[in-house]
Amino acid sequence: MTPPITIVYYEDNRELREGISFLIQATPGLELLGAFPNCRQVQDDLRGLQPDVALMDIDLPGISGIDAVPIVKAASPGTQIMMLTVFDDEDKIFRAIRNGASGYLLKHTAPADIIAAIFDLSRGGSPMTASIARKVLLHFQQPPPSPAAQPDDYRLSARELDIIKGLVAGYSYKLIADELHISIDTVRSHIRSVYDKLQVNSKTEAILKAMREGLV
Amino acid sequence: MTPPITIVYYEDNRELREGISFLIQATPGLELLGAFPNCRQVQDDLRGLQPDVALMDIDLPGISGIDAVPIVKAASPGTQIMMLTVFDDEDKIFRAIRNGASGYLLKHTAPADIIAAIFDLSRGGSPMTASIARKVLLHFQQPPPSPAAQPDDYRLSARELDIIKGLVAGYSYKLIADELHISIDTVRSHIRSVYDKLQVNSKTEAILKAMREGLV
DNA sequence: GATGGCCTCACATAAAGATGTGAATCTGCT
DNA sequence: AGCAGATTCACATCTTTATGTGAGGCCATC
Repeated sequence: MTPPITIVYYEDNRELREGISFLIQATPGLELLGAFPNCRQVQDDLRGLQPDVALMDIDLPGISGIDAVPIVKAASPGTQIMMLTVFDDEDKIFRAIRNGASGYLLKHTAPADIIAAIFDLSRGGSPMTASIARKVLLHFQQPPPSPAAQPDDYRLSARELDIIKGLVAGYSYKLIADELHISIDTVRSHIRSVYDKLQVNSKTEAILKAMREGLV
Repeated sequence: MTPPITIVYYEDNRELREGISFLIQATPGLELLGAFPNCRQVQDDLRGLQPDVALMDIDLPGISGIDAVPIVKAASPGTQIMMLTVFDDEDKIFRAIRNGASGYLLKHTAPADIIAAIFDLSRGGSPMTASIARKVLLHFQQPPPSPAAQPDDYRLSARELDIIKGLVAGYSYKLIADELHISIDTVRSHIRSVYDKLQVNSKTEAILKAMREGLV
């Protein structure tokens, strides 16, 4: 017999709270340790109960569910947190995630799926409603769009890339020359070409440009 | 009547391919335009078919599903891509996401959930298996831990910060002096202090360190 | 009221970088 | 064969940085 997954639940809407509570209690393998309408006692609750899972509504009166997340994590580090919300507000999602929430469901999720999500969560997964997952993924695709829409190709040669890498690494001309087994005058010469191509005229500008444009 | 969601499917395992294909064809509202065992023709396929959804196995012979993602996106920008895989290999997941995949399911997902995921996907969601979503979330939680564990406080004074900002902006000593209405010797003096505190001994190192440590 | 950090400035020298000019070798492409 | 670009090197000159040394005024803490 595996021990049941212990749960605490924060939700201000009484109807919803009682509905989900009943659902949890009716599910074998889940054990509801407490269901609360607000987060006023959240620190004490968690410290005492040490549940496996905390279900948190986002928009709670007083301390919001988001602000409660770090408190929960501090009071009971082993607890996995799942946020429940009606709105898929981007800002709130990311604040909750950064604070340490692991799951994220919209409240319109079917009861059976909520239960499945609780099991997923305690198994180390991060159940997410698809629309929320999309927002998360978009933030990953944001950095790389640069290669997609890359207007700037400075057509640096292989050797010129070696040199700019050296600069970005913080090396002096002399060090770069040693590293590449060429003379310092050759390094100068390449650097001249790099400056031409990057349209800059100092080491600093070249380094900054190379870093910002991801040339290295 | 809404038009059906059109689908192409790449999967080298014949049994699985035929199973899922049958499932899709049996589902009202879904239309399978093609199921292929490899990506050899992916560009032509997509250009011609312009499906709403592409299901891609990750480990395909020849061109991998990951490498196919950008090709799909280029040939048919409107197509939403869902990756299917047996392994939740972190590296592959992120490569696929960065390439532009929108959904990510493990193959052990129940058939009914795969179908549901296709609908989610075409509605603009990003269905993800919970274990994969967790890996994605962890990457979001990674950045913030740094401010928590911030061992380095270089205790730069206000003026020293002005100077390092100038350096990071790419200014020469002279420009910084003009900007701050102080003499170039004063700038030198401050820079000396900055170098001491940052434990560096060149403008380049100082700039790199300041950028990497987020001092600016 | 003394000590220490911060901000300011000056003068001096040595090292590093920027720029001009010129040139030889090698490669790939026309 | 010839041209373009990449790579290599040299010499010269000027500017920018790095570093040493010293110093006066301000402000806060002890």
